[in-house]
Amino acid sequence: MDEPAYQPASFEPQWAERWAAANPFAGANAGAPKYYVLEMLPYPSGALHMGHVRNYAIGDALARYFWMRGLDVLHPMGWDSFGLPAENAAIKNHSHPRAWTLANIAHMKRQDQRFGFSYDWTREVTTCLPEYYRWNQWLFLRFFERGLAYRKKGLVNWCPKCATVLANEQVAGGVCWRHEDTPVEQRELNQWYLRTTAYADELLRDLDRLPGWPERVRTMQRNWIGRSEGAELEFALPAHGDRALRVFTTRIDTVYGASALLLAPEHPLLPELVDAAALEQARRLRDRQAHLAPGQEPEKEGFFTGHYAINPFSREKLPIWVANFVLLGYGTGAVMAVPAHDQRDFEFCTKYELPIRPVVEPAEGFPPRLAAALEGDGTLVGSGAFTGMPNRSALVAMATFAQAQGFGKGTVTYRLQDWGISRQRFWGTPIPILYCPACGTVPVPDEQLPVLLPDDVQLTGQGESPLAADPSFRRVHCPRCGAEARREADTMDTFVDSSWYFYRYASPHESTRPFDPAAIRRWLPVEQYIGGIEHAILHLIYTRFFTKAMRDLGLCELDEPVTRLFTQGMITRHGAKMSKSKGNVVDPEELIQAYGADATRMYVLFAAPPEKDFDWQENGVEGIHRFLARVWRLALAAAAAAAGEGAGDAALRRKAHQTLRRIGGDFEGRWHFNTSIAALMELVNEFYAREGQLSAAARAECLRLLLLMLAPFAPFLAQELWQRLGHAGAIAVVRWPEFNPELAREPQVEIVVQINGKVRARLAAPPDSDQALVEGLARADAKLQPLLQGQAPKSVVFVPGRLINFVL
RNA sequence: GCCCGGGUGGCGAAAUAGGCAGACGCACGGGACUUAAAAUCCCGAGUGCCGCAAGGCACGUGCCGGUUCGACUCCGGCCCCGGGCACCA
Repeated sequence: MDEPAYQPASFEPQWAERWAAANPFAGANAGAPKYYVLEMLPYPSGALHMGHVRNYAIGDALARYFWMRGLDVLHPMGWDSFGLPAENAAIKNHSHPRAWTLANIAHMKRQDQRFGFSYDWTREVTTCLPEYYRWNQWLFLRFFERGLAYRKKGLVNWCPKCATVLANEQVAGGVCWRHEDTPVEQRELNQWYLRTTAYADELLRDLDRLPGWPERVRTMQRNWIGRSEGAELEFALPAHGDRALRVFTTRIDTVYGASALLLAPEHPLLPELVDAAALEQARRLRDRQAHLAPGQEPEKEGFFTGHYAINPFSREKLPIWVANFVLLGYGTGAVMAVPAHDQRDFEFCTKYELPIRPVVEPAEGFPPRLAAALEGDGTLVGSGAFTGMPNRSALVAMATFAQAQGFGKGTVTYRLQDWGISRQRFWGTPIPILYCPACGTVPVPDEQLPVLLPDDVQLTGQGESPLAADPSFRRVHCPRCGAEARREADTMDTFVDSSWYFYRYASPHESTRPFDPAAIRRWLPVEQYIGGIEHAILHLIYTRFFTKAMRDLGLCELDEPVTRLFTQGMITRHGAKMSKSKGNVVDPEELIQAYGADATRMYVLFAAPPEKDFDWQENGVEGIHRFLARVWRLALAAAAAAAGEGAGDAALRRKAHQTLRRIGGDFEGRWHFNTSIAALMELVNEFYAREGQLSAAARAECLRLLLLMLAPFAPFLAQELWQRLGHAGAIAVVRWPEFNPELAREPQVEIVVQINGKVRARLAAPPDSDQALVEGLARADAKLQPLLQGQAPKSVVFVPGRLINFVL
C-alpha cells in the first residue's frame, strides 16, 4: 500500500490559516514563569528576505521549545513602518506613503503566517499608526519637561540623498548609513536632540551587568561611548579681558611641555579672534577634513591666529593656532599641544617649528628616543613645583591644584553625543512643539495629541520638511496665549519608534498611556532578543537610553530592557550580501513554492550555527526537503512489526533519548541548531536501519518523540503527522518529553587501549566500568602482552567509557 | 594602529570536560529496485604509501615552537581572512 507523498503544499497552508486565526499557544501556559522572546521588528520594505527568515526561524524555534517546556511565552511581531523608502515610493507612485506601507505590511504579515511563525498577532504593533506614534509624542513631551529633549542650533550631518539630517550613529566613515556612496555634509541647523549624554556613564557602566550580551556588542558600545578621564584647564586670554580658552586633556602631567593651544576650525571663539580671511581659511580646513575618503588621514595643517594665551601652570605665553585635526565635537574643541608627549602634536609642531620640550623623563629601561617618551610613565622634569613627581601622581595632584586655584578641575569626557532626532521628512512622527511669537517654544498639550500627519501633502523629496509647506498643518494657535503660532515641521528619527516598541507589545491596546506598568512588570525585561549585528550601536544604545530615561520618569522600574542578546550572522550568496542591485537575492516565496516553508526555515537553521555568516548553497534546501520526506514516509509507512519485544527496540529508544539530551542541551546552551537537526537526522537513520526489528509499541513511542523534537524546526510537518497518527490537538502545546538517562545509556562501550599514546587495541566494556576492571581486561588481552613486554606501567590513564593508556 | 571574531576534506560543517579528528548534510562514485529514467533504499569515500585480500603503515585541523602519556582544544610567537573603532587630546 502506498502512502501519499510528502507534499508540503497540500497541508502547510491549512495549518497556517488555522494558526493565524487562533494562535494555538495563546494562554496555554498562563500563570507559568514568563519568557519574552523578541525578534527585531522589520521595516516593511515589501517582502520578507532570507535574513528575516533566519531571524524568525531562530526566534520561533526558541518560542516553540520554551512553550513546550511549559513557560508562558510572549512572542510578538510588529512593523517599524515610518521611514524614507515609503516616502520615495509615494513620490514615484503619486500616492500616500501610508498606502504603500500598509500594503507591504499586509503582504509580509501573510508571509509570516505562511511560514507558521508563532506570533501573537493580537499584540501586533504598527509604528506609523496614530495609536502608536501619539505615545512617541507623549514620551517626547515628558523628556522635554525633564530637559532630556532640547533644541539647539549647531552643525549637523546632512545626507543629500536622504535630504535630511542624520544622527552621529547613522554616519559611518563619513558616509550615510543608507547611502554608502554618499558623503555626509555639515550644515548648521536648529534641531531637536535627546540628551543621551545624561546617561553616558550609566550606559557604559551597565554594560558590565549584561553578561548575556555578546562581548563584541558590548565592546562596540564601550568604544562608541568613549569615556576618558582627564582635566579641563582654563588658559587666560590677556588681550580679551577675563575671557579664557577651555581645554580638555588626559595628560595634565605634561602641561609644562605645552607649546601652543590648538583650536578646532569651527571653534566658536574663532570669529572673535581673527578676520574674515582667516575664518575662510579655517572653513577650508574643515571642508577638506569632511571630504576625506574613509580611513584616510590627512596631513596636519593649521595656522597661527596672532593671539596668545597664558599657561595657568607655567604662566608662559602660548601661541593660539587653528589645527585641522582638532575636533569640535570632542572635549572642548581646543587642546594644548604637547609635542614631546603626543604623536599628533609632535607632527604638527615639527611641521610648524614650534618648540618641543619633554617634561616627563621616562623611567629607567626606556630607550632614550622621543617615541618612548610619548607613552609610558616617568618622572616630571622642568615642571615647576611638580618637578620630580612621578607622572601618575601628578595627574591627580595637578588637577587638584588647578581646582584649588580656580582655573580647572578633573573631568570625564565622552565621545558619545546627544542624539539629534529632527528629520526634514514627512513620513515620521511629528514633533509635538509649537513656536509662538510671544511665548516661544511651546509643547503641544497632552489632550491635543496625537499631532496627526495630514492626508494631503505635496511630497517632492527636496528642500525642507514637506510639512513646512503645508499651511493647514503649520498654522496653529498658541495654547497659552491664543496668538497665531507655527507648528514644528520636522518629524522624529524612526529610531525613536523602535526604542520602546517592545514595551508596547506588553499592553498593545492601552489607550491612556504608552503602556500599562503592570503589564511591564509581567513581561519585561526581554529574556531573549534576536537581531542583526548592524544595530549594535544604533538601536541598541537608543533603546537602553529610553529604558533609563523612562525609568527616571517613573514609567517603568527597569535599568536594562534586554537580558540576553543574540546577533545572528548574515546570509550571503556568491560571497556578497544579498541585494536587489547585485541580483543575487533568494526569494523565500519561491522556496516555499518549491520545497515548503518547513524545509526553507529548517535549512537556514541547518546550514550553519546561527551566529555565523553563511553563503547560500543552491541545493541545500533540497537536502532538507529530502530529509522531511524521509520523516513523512517513516511516519506513514505500514511497517512490519516484530512480535513482542523487537530486537531493535532498545537501540532505537537509546538513540531517541540521546537525541532528546542533545537537542535539549542545544536549546539551553549555545543554540547550535545545526547539530540539533543533525541529531534528528541520525535518529531517523537509526529508524531506517532498525526497520523490521521494531515492536509496534517501541516504534510508535519513538515516532512520537521524533515528532515532538521536530516541532520547533518543522512545525507544519510535525503537526500534520501528529494528527495523521491519531494524536489529538496542537502538537505545539504538548509538553516536551522527559529525557531518561537510563534509556540513553549505551549497553557497552568500546575502550581504546593505548600504550604511550599509540592505539594498540580496542575492547568492549560496560559503560560504567572502573579502572581496575578495564585494566584487567586490557592486560588479559593476548595481543597486548608482547607490547607491554612484562613491564609494569609507570602510570595508567583511565578515561571512563573512552580509553585506557599505559605509560611505560 | 587598537579591540573583537575566525582559519578543520571538493563544499557547509561536527568534535563545550585535553582522549578514536571529519558526526550530519551537499556534491561525487558504486549497488539494489525499474523495460528505462526519476524517486527511493543500501554501500563507499581525509591524503599518501604497502598488500591479491582481510588489513597495515605514515602524514593530516593556517605556520613555527612549547606543555602533556596524549593537543583542533592549553601556553608563547607569527601569517592570513572578516568585522568594529580610529587625528577622541
